[in-house]
Amino acid sequence: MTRDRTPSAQTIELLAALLSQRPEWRHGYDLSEQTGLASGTLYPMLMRLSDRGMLESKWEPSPHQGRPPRKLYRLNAAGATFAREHAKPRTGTLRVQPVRS
Amino acid sequence: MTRDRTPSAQTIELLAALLSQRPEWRHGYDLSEQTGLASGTLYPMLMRLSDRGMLESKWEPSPHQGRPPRKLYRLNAAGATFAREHAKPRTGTLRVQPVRS
DNA sequence: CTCGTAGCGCTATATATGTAGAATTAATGC
DNA sequence: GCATTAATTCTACATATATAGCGCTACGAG
Repeated sequence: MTRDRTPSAQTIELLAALLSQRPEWRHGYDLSEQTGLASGTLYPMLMRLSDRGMLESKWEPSPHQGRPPRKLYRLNAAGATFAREHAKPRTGTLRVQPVRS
Repeated sequence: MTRDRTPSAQTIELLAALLSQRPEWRHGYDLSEQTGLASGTLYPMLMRLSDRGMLESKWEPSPHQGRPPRKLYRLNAAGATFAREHAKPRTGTLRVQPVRS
C-alpha cells in the first residue's frame, strides 16, 4: 500500500526554496545550487512532488547551443499550501528570528 | 602569421575514427569513447578541424528529453583526403611493429 | 642550432538532467 | 516497544557539449 510520510528536512528545504521565489519558474540545477542538494536527491524529489500534484512543470528549450534543455518547476496552489503548512516551525512555540545586519 | 603544424597523434587518431565510419555522422561523445580522448581535448579539435574546412557539422535535437543535444560531424571531401594522407605511415621506410603477447 | 612564440593538449570546471542500487528512515502491524 | 517493509536519501555514474588557463611542443627565423 502507499504510505504517506511527513516531509523530510530535505523536502522542506526544497519546498522553501520553491516558495521563496514563487511564482517564478525554477529549474533543477538552480534549485540544487540554492539548496545544496545533490542531483540524485533533488531530481527524484521533484518528480515525486510532481506526481503528487504539488508542482507544475514544463520544458524550456536549451538557452545556449550545446547546453541541455531545462525542466522548469513551480508550486501550484496545492503545493504552495503544503509548503506553507510545513515550512513553519514544527511545534506551536513562536520563535523570533534575529536579523543579521 | 598562421603556422601550420603537421597533425598530432591525437588529431590523426580522431581523423582515423572519423574515416573509419565515413560517411556516417558522428557526435563528440561517441568519438571520445572510440578514441579515449577527453572532452577538453576533443571538442576544441573538432572545432579547429571544422574551421579549417575538414568537417561538415549539424545539430541533432535531443534524442531523449533531458539529454543534451548532439552536434554531429563528418569528414567532407577535403577532410577525407587529408585524413587518408596522414593516416598512413609517416616516412617511406616500412617498419614492422613487434606485437606484444 | 637555438630561441621565441603560435598553436595545441590537457586538467579542471560548468551546465543540466537523469537512473541504479545501497543505505537509511519512518509508518504500520502486532 | 519492536520488527517489518515501504519510502526516501545518497553515492556513483551516464549523457553531452563547452571554456579557461597552464604548460608543452614544434615551426620558422636568425
